[in-house]
Amino acid sequence: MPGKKKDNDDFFSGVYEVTSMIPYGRVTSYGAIARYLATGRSARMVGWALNVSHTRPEFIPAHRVVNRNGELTGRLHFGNSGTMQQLLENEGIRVEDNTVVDYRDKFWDPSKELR
DNA sequence: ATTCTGACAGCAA
DNA sequence: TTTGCTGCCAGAA
Repeated sequence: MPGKKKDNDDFFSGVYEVTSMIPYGRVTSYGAIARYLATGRSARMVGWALNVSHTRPEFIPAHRVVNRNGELTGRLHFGNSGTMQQLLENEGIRVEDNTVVDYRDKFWDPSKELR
């Protein structure tokens, strides 16, 4: 019987795919990705997927994914220091108080932009 | 097997 | 407007 336990990996792959498609200097939210994957409100799963994204061989710009508030809630998972903020600022995104400045302007909606 | 937590978000009061 | 609870799915204890 083909495929069974790895069925949900499709969701993970989708998260990685969308995350990798986030343009340079742009950010998106967990909910936006969840919505694009038609997973509804399972935004927490997106975070879980990104949590294990570091186990993936490919580079996942998870630093471009923040919560709906534009806050870098996952910064602690990047390392001990402000690695996430460093990466974002390196792309021209200004971060202030763990929050993306002009988040609304930098926001990239996969459901809308990526279509 | 049951319970709690987690890179969130929506809705009720 | 802010605060708090609930829903979502999966994994660890």
